[in-house]
Amino acid sequence: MKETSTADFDKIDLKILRALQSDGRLTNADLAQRVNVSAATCHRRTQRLFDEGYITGVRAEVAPAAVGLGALVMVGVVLDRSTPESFAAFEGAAMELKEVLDCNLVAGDFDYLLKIRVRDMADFNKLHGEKLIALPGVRQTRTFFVMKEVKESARLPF
Amino acid sequence: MKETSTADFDKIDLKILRALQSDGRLTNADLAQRVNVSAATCHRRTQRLFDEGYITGVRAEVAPAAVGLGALVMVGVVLDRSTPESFAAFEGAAMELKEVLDCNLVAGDFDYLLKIRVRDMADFNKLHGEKLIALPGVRQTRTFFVMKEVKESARLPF
DNA sequence: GAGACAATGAAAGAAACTTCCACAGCAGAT
DNA sequence: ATCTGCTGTGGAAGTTTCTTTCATTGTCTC
Repeated sequence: MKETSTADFDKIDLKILRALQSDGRLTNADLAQRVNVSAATCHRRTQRLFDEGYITGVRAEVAPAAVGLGALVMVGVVLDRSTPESFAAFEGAAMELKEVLDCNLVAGDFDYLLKIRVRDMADFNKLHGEKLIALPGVRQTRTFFVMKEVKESARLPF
Repeated sequence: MKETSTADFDKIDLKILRALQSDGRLTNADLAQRVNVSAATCHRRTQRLFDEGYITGVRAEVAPAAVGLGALVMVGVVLDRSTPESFAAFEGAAMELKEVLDCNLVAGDFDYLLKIRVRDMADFNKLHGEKLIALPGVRQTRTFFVMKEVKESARLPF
């Protein structure tokens, strides 16, 4: 199981992955043409990429501001204790918070780094005071308000 | 221009946005059924959401490990000077680095927070030594290796 | 070469897309 | 109250696309 190295994709598979990463709603016919292969083959290839889990999903990206989520905030979290139970409890609770878009266990000055979307600063203050610092085992948080989203969710560079 | 508040969506629009956020490849027919509206209406609504920019794109999510990008790293960056030129130069250069998936200007201990994907630690070391610290105006960087991706790119909570 | 195997493209019935059209609901003016 | 314009709706129909089947091609091994 070589998880960290490229799976056995040929040039066609890679082209399909790249094309669908750019436009997930490409029709099979268009995709086939772009990849220089018949529709039938393209269909089979694409199906395989989905079935075998190389494509984990296709999502429409909704403009955050349009749905009242204009504010992006990063939060570093330090826990009280570094026990497996402590980590598990925090992770479980963080999973439940819908405002938490990403949650990563990291090595460095923090235990976790969270990416959070809310309507505005007032909303974040409320979330911070009522929910974040109340998450299990939280000793300290450090907030980084995002003032400008320079680059956001770029495509995977492969 | 009320950028931070919810645009004028009715319940149907919101349902469409949510459905496509979960599965961007839903056929118009399925979407129409799920939203309880005729195919024609659903098609028109969806088209509008794309045309008016409320859906900024539809992307297939490719399993990072499958394409040799198993390592995720967050990097905090502090610049030498806080001049507009300095920021612009850094942002321009960061945009060019394909390994940099996200780049955000933040308020707090750092000037920028970067999200980076590479094959492994060795790859990151190379990137860090050859490219990151060479970005224009960088005084200091702080690296956070992600040891566990607890939650990744969750859907927008609206 | 011969045989086994995997992958391919053409074809065709089924499904979906996308446009056109007539109609319903609603607001404002008369 | 009625008219009028406007917006949004669903049915229908022609066109496109999907998805399966099948015969064929190319490759590898012996």
